[in-house]
Amino acid sequence: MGRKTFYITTPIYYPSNKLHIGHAYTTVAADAMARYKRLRGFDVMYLTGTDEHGQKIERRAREEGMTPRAFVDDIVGWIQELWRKLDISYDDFIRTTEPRHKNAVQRIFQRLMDQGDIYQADYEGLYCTPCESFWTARQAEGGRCPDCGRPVELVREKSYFFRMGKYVPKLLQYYEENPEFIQPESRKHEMINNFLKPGLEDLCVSRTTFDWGIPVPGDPDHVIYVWIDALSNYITALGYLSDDPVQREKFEHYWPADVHVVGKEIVRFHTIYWPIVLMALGLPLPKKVFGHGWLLTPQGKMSKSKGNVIDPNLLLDRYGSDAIRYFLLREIPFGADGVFTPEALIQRLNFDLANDLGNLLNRTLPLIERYAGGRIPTPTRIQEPDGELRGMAAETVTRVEEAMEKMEFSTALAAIWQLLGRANKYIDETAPWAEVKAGRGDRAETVLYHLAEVLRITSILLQPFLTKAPAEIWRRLGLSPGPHTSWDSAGMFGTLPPGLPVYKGDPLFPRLDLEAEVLAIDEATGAVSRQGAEPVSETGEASPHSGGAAGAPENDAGAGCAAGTELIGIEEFQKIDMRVGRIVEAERIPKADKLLKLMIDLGSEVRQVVSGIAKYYAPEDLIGQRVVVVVNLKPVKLRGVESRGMILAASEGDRLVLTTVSDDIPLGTKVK
RNA sequence: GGCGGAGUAGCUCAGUGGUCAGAGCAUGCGGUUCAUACCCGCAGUGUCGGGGGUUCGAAUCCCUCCUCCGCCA
Repeated sequence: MGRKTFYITTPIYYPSNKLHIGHAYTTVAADAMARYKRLRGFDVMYLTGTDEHGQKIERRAREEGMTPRAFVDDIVGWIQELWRKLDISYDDFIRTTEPRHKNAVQRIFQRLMDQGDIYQADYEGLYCTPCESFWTARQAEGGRCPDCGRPVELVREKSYFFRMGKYVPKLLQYYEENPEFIQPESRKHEMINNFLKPGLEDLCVSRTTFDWGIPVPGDPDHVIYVWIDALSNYITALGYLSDDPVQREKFEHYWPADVHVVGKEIVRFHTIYWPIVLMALGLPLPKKVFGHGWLLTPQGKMSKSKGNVIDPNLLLDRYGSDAIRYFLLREIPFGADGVFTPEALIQRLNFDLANDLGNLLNRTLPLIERYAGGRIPTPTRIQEPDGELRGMAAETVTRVEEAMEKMEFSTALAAIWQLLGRANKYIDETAPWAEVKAGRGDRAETVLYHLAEVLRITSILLQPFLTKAPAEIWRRLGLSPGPHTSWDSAGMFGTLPPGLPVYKGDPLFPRLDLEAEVLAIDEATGAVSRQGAEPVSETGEASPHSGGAAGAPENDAGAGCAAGTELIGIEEFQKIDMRVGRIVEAERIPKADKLLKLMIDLGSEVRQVVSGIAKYYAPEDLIGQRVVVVVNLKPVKLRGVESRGMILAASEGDRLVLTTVSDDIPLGTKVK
């Protein structure tokens, strides 16, 4: 009763395909924030869900020979399983196909019509069916959709429009009075300069080009488009306009949202369209919209059409949820783009989780077993550097709290790891084993107590980020969840009761073999990317659907997660231009043990190509080899060396052989 | 083309007027052994994108140019 509320949301994801690591990133970040607020005593509502209508899903379902409903049920099940594996602590999961949502959306639409914010008009425009988007003649230059390049068609029909323009002054005022509304702030300038200042056009909020949606009240030929349908989930999930008073009470209780966490590609929808809809409904606006960055791969964005989307399940099954959550929250400053590479992942896990945290635990517990009878000792002989360690522990709690308020997850984790580093150094400085030899067992016990305390405090602070390790650390320290594991107790050094029996156990985070793990991840995600060919994956492009995290997966009808097994048409294959070439030069690239720089004679030109085959071929053995070269790959730089193409090779396990041509044929000949 | 952001050690980045510009990783050397070949210490390296200006003093403010990125057109 009377607890402060905290309402946090992710975008609702578009289940036309399975999700990728970018969506996981958004959801993990929101989860860390939700967990943090719960630990601080807030009454938290954490909402996520799925945006299930639209043409794309209708079409995907048809392709699969399923009803749209069955199709989305499958994928939503998959998504919920993914969130379970990632330990996402959502309080509610809204699906836009649920009656609670559909009913409320129709009421919202009706109300906006009744008060004249939505009106009906004839509309004539160029329409791209796959993208569900209208374009102006100038945008659709040459009759092609600027997004996907496919032909647009002239459509003339009655549609429903939302009068956006009249709310612009109020919205600008809201921005001004709430400088924290849009985070990071640079996005705010983009919104103001690109959209609000030039004036907003009325927004088309219905479609007739598909049926899989919520019908416009009283006009079933039209379905309500995503702007009203999907965005409203943030209030329909709380029971807005519900018939059930218990549900409606939730809305009064939690609205307005404290923060909508979104990917940067959908900031616009959440900071312009959505607030305007809310203003029209006479509702308070969300306090904050945080547009975080994208998870990129070394050469660019993720995309299914590029064949190398990273399936979070693969990483989860191999390393566990704590590891993946840690990597996502630590590696990338929230708000900035970040790069996913297998090396970065494994190194984070090794350096931070295994070496610093895991090893600290694994040094402390055996020492307690050996020199303190296996029980948390009593600190009786305090001397420096104990005070410094205590001071730093206290300071760390404050720093974590400050960082979390700003949603700076990586900063919070960095602070925790500074404390862990200090503790590792503390063991060396105090050398408890030497104290025991010198007959000062009481000093050794005091040191060990301090170490155990740092571990207790650290484990408490880690709870928003890691969901399994903290409880395991408590178990090994002999602690049960309770007063000694509360957030507030982290600020009180000396809370750990002496006498608890400790348990050493196996290493918490096993050290991983970098080479082996990188190889395994590469194989599972398609190793082409590592040879500098093409972006491994991308987080996607802005989509009309509030599709999320790293972006909307609904472009690209590709297979996605199980890369490489889908069937493609001949026209797709013909996009790849492959030629016969001969390697005329080959040399190693300094500081890159996998890469070779090759010069390849293609008849008409000599190309520089960087290839990740240094482990399999010595440069001198390659000279003169005839190879098949993909020549129309986008150039990329690898270790600063430009690569303009890719050579083909067959690989299995730790073997790799070049693809060559069986007889003499002129250089530059096309391979088909 | 318009608006915005960024360019700092090999890599990722912190640092918005004032001690010799910092951290982590990587590199080299040394130490230690309680521990997951781990941990601890020491050591470097930088024309702080180029040029010009303001100032006693600038990575930090202003102008200009270059490069990259984002949003828009």
